[in-house]
Amino acid sequence: MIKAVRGMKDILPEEIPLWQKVEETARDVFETYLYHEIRTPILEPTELFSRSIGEATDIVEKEMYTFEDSHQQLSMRPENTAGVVRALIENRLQDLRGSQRYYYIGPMFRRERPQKGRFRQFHQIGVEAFGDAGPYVDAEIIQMLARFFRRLGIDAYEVRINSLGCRSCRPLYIEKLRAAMDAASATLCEDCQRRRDKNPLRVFDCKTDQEQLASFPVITDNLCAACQEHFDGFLSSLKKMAIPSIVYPSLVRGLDYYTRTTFEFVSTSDALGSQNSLLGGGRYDGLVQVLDGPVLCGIGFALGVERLIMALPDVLQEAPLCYYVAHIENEGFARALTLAERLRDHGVAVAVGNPLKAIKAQFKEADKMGATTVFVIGPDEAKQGVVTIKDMKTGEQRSVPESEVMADITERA
RNA sequence: GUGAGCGUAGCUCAAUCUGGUAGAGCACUGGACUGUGGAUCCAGUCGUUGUGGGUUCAAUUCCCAUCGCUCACCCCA
Repeated sequence: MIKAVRGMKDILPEEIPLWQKVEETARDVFETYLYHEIRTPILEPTELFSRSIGEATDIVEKEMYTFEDSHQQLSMRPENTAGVVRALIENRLQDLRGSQRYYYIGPMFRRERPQKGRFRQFHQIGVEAFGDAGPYVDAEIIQMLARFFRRLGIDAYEVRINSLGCRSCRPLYIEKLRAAMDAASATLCEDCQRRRDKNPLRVFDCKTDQEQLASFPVITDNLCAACQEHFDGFLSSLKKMAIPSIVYPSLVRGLDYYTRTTFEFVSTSDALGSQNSLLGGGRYDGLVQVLDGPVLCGIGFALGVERLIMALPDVLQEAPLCYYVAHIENEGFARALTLAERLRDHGVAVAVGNPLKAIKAQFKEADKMGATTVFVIGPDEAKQGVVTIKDMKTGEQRSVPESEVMADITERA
């Protein structure tokens, strides 16, 4: 048997309504903040990702699906900020009037070991806003997300925020942090020894070295004046919007391009496993230039649709109306076909019974597919030009002239 | 990439410890009910026990390998 590849899942019809609800809500909410949809290719030159995300990150180092196509290295996108920035530069979107605000919905690919809430093909809904340098837009994005979550009925989450500084203050801070790590070196775990060189900010995630961490310097105490001002503006905007958030000086993003504001929404529901981060994002003021574009700042986030759906509250989905035409003998079958087509002309979803099945089996089938109403057409009905209509919930039956069936069911719907 | 757990019917699982020709519930199909679903009863279909090898008179059971799934670490949405 040929099976789906590891970490890639079918999304079956029964869960599609949830996906559609999430996507619809996102479009709806984001459009009211003047974001517009953009669709970019899944395949991009590998270099787009290595330059933006960072050569030394796990994503670029070992998680991309990459292959060569006529002497060019191509990769399936592991995220979509780089793709949107590329599209912006290539199409000179920054020269258009108005602000450049985009959202996208689509599959991403990372070759990681699958686990709960983590897949090799997963889906992200993301937003990117370009050209707005002030901290107000940072807060507005959080506000928009809060609205989006409210609309979906998700309230078991917390908002974590931080500032990563900029190209002038972050390197100074990292040196300071490394010095502190070196001083404590002897007592640090293996993982932390490795993090020291590769990604020192990650030490704060360590589960074993908590005691030492408490004395390490934190980034929020080491911001330059401009970054501090930006962060203060961000915090005060959130306050004006009455959005509760928690400052996590240890909050780091895994991609190199982030500067200043970073944030994450973490689910506090136990429906998710240990991968409980619903979305992550932040400001990337240098990224457009890194990709040979103009001087243009940006901020955005990406949220994981699979995780979001796991965090969705259970609500009963009402079954859609569905009709079934059961029939007896050839003449009944012929009339059933005609009736079904007439109903479909009016947009009604209707199935016709299998002519090889006895009336009893047709009813069973109607019940199984969840038909709310069954029409019966047999010799008796044919003779009188009527249709027997049975309500499957109450079991009541009535006889209606063939020409009045549509009027009858719309009246009762 | 590392670690742990698990692979038996379409699904959920038993039998594995203590080796002896694989079983239940659900689902499915048909009948009781010849023009009416859901409830009940009866009958029927369903397996290369993930795969390959080893030990044994005999392996679903013990051993080795391999593949797959799941969860966790790393890291991330």
